[in-house]
Amino acid sequence: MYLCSIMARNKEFDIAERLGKAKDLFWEKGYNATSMHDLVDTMKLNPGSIYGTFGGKHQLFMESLKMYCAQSLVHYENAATKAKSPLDAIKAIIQKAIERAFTEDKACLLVKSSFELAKSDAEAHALLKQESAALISMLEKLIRLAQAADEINPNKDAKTMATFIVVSFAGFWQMQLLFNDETMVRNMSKLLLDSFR
Amino acid sequence: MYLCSIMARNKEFDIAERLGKAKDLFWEKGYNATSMHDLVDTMKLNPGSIYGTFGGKHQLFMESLKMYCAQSLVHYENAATKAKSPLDAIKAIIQKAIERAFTEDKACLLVKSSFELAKSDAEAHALLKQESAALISMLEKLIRLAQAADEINPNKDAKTMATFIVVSFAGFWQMQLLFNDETMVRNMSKLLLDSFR
DNA sequence: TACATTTTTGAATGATCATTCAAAAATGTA
DNA sequence: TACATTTTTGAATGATCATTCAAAAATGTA
Repeated sequence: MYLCSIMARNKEFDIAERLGKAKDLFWEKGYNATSMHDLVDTMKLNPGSIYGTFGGKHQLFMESLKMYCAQSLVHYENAATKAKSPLDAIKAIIQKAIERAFTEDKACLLVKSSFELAKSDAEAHALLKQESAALISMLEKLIRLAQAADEINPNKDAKTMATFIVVSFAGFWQMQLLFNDETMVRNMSKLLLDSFR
Repeated sequence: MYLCSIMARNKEFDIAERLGKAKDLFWEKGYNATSMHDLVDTMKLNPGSIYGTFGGKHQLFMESLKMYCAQSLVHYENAATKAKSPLDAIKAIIQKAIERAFTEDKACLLVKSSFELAKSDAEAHALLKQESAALISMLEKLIRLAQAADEINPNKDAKTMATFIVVSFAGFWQMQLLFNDETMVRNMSKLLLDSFR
């Protein structure tokens, strides 16, 4: 017995490419402020195609958030790869976050969505928690390496420091939104690193 | 010539009290997710009374945010007043922020609204910027006092440290929303203070 | 008490929301 | 080429949105 033995018409568009457009729109406007009409315009897809392919606004958002987080993590991993030591890798990730905040000119979708949805949307909350934990976990590993290399105070808790980096990122993005002062944020990133000594 | 020489009917409700109800609703749900119908229910006022008194949803939100920020500042000032030294005052404010995050169980309206509205609502952006600057300014003064008393490193920039406290608050609220782990946040607040040494 | 004026009431308005659906168009396989 | 099946299309749906408005109720002053 063959499943899908007759295929008929194929989709005319690239699913990942259109999901990318949806992701960018949610990123810019936030979940609630993005309407299906906006998505239809931006994705250049009719409602029927969006529902048939992605299921609906909420499922589309969840996939958008997953794509955003996966790409973010790649950005940070790439920045870390070029570094000469674990501490340099951590510094490179912090620099990358600041660079992103001021060039992309919109706040991290993960942070934005945490404040918008964590309390009201259990499904989104679970994903936000998981993706944040993944970023913290990546940083924690680097911090342990830096501690082993005696670049970071080995008496301080690695997970706490890793979380504090992510905590600072949220604030960096807020400061970018409100004051758009890159020098000030770079100065704060030095304080952040001082707390690891 | 008399303006309002004839007064006729007076308002049946207390404006500040109903504004407080609106503030609590915006605080819980965020601007976009709060509907006028929600406000009518919560404020126990008809649409006509809300429009006649406050002007509309946006103006009502702006007044709600002002009220929230004024009350926040009072909370922090009260916490600081009881302290024995400038550094103790700063510590008390940080403790108060964490205590608020975990007892109120919803993120600071100023932080939430920064991520929701800063990029799309110029009027809200101006107010958010102003209110954040006021909090930073209050902390900066305390830091300068602590530096004069040699409780905080006098070689570090007071404004940067003050801003870094507010930056950390944003992240503390995010962590409360996602992980609800008060111990972790308290540990991070120790790192924050370490960065001032 | 009379009444000019304000407040309250809640239905009405027109726009927009997410979602559904039936018909038309397209196409892989037989 | 024939056609079963899928995709596309975009109008239709019913709910909800912020806001307006006209009529009823209330009241301070004369």
